[in-house]
Amino acid sequence: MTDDLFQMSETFEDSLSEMKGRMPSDAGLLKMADMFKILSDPTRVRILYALSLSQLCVQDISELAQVSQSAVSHQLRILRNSGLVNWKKSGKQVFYSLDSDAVRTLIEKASEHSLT
Amino acid sequence: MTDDLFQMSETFEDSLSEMKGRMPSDAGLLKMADMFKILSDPTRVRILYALSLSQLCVQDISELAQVSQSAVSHQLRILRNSGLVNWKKSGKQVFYSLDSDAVRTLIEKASEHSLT
DNA sequence: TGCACGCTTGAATGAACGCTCATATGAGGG
DNA sequence: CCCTCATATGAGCGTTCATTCAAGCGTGCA
Repeated sequence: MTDDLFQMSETFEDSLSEMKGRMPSDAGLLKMADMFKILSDPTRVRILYALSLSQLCVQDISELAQVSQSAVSHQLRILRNSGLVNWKKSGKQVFYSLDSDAVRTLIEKASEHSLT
Repeated sequence: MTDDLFQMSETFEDSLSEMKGRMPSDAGLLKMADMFKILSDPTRVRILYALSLSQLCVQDISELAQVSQSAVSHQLRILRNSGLVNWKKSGKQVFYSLDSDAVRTLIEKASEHSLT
């Protein structure tokens, strides 16, 4: 805002600094953005969607998501590190599952919102 | 799945192809991922958050979001193209606002989920 | 013990992205 | 008209990121 308008300038400047105080912290913003970044890749969304249907081993995920097994593994590492999926070894296979119903709900909400 | 286990193989293969049918379309997945991609950048989230507080001109957004005016303008173009914000010219200034309450709700939901 | 299978991991590659800097557009005031 | 202010836009640049390819590792079976 320019400073050539006194009466308005004050009002707006005040509400601006007020808003500044209401802006979320950088840490919070980063966390939020990172959350969304995880969901911003079609492959990862495919994987999560598949896992929302059932617990699956890596090969099955690979087939359902139509991505090479290696690529799936890379993405699964990201999902693992972000805490969105759990995994357990069973012999030679590793079974992945969604970590919580919260994620499932999030995906559903997302599809509701973006698929309309 | 390997083909050395007959009775299980059938069951799993069947549910796999069943799941394949339940996987969302590529177009839908892309749309969903793109939606999230927009929210995956801290600067854009800052901008959207600022706009959730009030309608704002570019300079104010720049100050609230702590980003250069040019960077803000670039990001606003993306937000404009994605239909998340509206804008109207008023003299030399351009005022931006959130397109709908849906976005506002989405941001709130996101922060709820990721800030805990 | 050796080999096949399922999965992971690291390096390399190409694409996408966000920022900056410089320039352009356009409206208003002197 | 010219100059300034508010914003937009384009090129260039460094970074991030997803995929592929090749190699590594652990498990189970012959």
